[in-house]
Amino acid sequence: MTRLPTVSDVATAAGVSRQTVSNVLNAPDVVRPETRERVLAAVSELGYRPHASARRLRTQQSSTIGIRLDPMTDGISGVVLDRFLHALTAQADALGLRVMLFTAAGPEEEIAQFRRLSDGADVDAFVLTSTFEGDPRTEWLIEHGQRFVTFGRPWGVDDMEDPQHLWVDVDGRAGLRAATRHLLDEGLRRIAYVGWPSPSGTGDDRHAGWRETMREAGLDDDELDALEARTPEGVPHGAEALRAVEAATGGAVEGVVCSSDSLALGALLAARGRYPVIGYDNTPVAASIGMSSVDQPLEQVATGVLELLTGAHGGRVRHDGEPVGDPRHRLLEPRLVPRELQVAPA
Amino acid sequence: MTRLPTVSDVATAAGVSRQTVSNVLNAPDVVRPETRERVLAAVSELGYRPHASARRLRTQQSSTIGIRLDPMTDGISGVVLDRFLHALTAQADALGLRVMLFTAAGPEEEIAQFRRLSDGADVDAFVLTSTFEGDPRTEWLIEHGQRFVTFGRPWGVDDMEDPQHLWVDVDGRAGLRAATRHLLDEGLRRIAYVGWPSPSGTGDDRHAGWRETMREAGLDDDELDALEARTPEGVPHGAEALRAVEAATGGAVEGVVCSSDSLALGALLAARGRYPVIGYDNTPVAASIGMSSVDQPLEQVATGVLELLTGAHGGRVRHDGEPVGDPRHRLLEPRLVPRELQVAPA
DNA sequence: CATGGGCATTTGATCGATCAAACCCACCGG
DNA sequence: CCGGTGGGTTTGATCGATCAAATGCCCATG
Repeated sequence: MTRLPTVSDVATAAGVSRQTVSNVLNAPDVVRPETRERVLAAVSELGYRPHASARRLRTQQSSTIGIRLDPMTDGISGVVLDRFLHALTAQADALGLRVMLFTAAGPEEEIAQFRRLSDGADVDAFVLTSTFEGDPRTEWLIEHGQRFVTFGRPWGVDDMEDPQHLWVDVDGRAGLRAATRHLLDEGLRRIAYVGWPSPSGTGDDRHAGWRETMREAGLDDDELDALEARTPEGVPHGAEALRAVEAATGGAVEGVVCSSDSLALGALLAARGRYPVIGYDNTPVAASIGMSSVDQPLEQVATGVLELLTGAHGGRVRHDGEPVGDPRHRLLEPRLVPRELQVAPA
Repeated sequence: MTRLPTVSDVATAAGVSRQTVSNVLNAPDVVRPETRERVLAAVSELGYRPHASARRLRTQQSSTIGIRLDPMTDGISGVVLDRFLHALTAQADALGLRVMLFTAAGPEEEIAQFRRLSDGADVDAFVLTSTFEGDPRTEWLIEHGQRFVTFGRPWGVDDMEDPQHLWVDVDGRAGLRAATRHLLDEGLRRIAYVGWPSPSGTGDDRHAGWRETMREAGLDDDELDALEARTPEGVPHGAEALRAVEAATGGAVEGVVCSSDSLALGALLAARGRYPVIGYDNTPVAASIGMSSVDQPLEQVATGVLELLTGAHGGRVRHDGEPVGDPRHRLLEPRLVPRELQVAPA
């Protein structure tokens, strides 16, 4: 394993100076085309690759994004983070950015990690997931002038428009509207909702999507109250909740939409094929048993996150004070993936 | 955001030289305790944090591990990587190592990434997952003197003992032995196996665990042939395979063990509660519906990977030529997690 | 009393790149 | 003929840390 070539090596090989080589790589337009060719030839001949740490030291930019790997939220839906992470990593790579992981047991610890990683210049931007109302993390990041984007809206009313807070999110309400409408269009009418208890930013948003669509379809509030059940995440809870709705409505349920695939799987098992169930997140489980589900456009979320992070400058992370290029947030439309049940549960 | 303190700042604050500060941090024992105290006081007063890139540039060690984020293998079992990643990140952190992600569409591309990351000194060790027979990646890594550990045995016969190849794996055969024995101990006898087609390193290994346990229990080869089904990954395949076994055996099945939770979920649905089904990987789905499953000790896998990577030297990645500290591999025992079905599928 | 060994600490060089300013040279206008 | 202009290129300094060698100091030893 001989020593790797450096800018100087390339420079001598091409008969120019270090700086010219550097220019060819970072500001090709200031170099005469003729020279540029010669340098590029030397670069590829020697197989030169810039030394990331050296560049980072000099430029004070790590071109690395830090993201916390959640402590595996119980449910099936953990995969969402996984898919997002994959999209983010792939797209970041194309922009010359790297993705570094860290873990933390709680918000406090996560903030400690922010400090470590940013002080050590390991990372110069963060991506946060699973934001919640009054999240101390965003507060800290803003206060300390750190660059970040959240996947998920800041659910506090005031926070939502905070110009310092860039976010990308998926319109869960629209997702549930689509799911509900899909069932209505099939001629079904008494569509139940199984979702998380209030208050929950995401949960309430999705719930609203179902509720307003149903009201538009002419159901009154009493009917809707009977058709909905709010329950914590988890397959058994989903099954139980649906049974409760059936009991409350005298078994008149004709379809179900849920706020997660976990709940939906439970509901599906309880429904035993008597009527359709639609989940949320389009997890592999949904895909493999043939359950319809609302798919979050995670590729686009990743794109949005990176756009907001890098601003106009592809590749480099945005400098302090640079304009962000409105809008400062993106709200993306999810998409319903309709499926035919592949596995008869009965 | 004022400039961050450097070693020199700490040095002047403590009335010593740069190097002494550096020594306090990297080789505390060569500094007189008295001086050390003074320096440490200055460090914490100024809130000094070493600049990672600067250190990396000088030491030529990035203290960063690269790992590929798989392109989301269809199945439910993708979560295994997720849990492993979490364990790895958390433990690496404790050793002062960072985990950096990358993606790649295939082995070729992955090798290109190896080159980029190692040449750029972004990463100085790799962790590979999902190894397969004749894997070109390990070959490349060995040839180019890169440090790496695989999670998964090299399944080629010769490779298995290659001293250059460090690996950690979970004994799938033992896992299926445990699962099978568990059902036998409950007085069940005709236990079916639903697993992946041969050849497949992991698949055949797990299959062997079931088969040998069953033979020990007195079943003959004809009976066993009828009780097993090999099918690709996926919930519907699992259901179908189990129905095939039922047909072949005249419905005499009394229990099922599977090579994955995806297959097991399919089998479970097909079994409709008539007899127990045991999966493999202990994914959240299994946990939430109350399906027994074989749990891989991913925490221990992570520990093993890091031990092999860092050798005796906690924190620093092992130098070339340093002894590895036999054994050069770890084969860990999985553990059966027995459960009671929470959700009656019928 | 000089020599030398061991310990704690300091000094100068270095890792590989980029920044800022200097430099060179051809060309133009007065 | 000289000063000015500007594109293209080079030079020296720098980022923040660690390495290697030098320094100073004290004490034991011949």
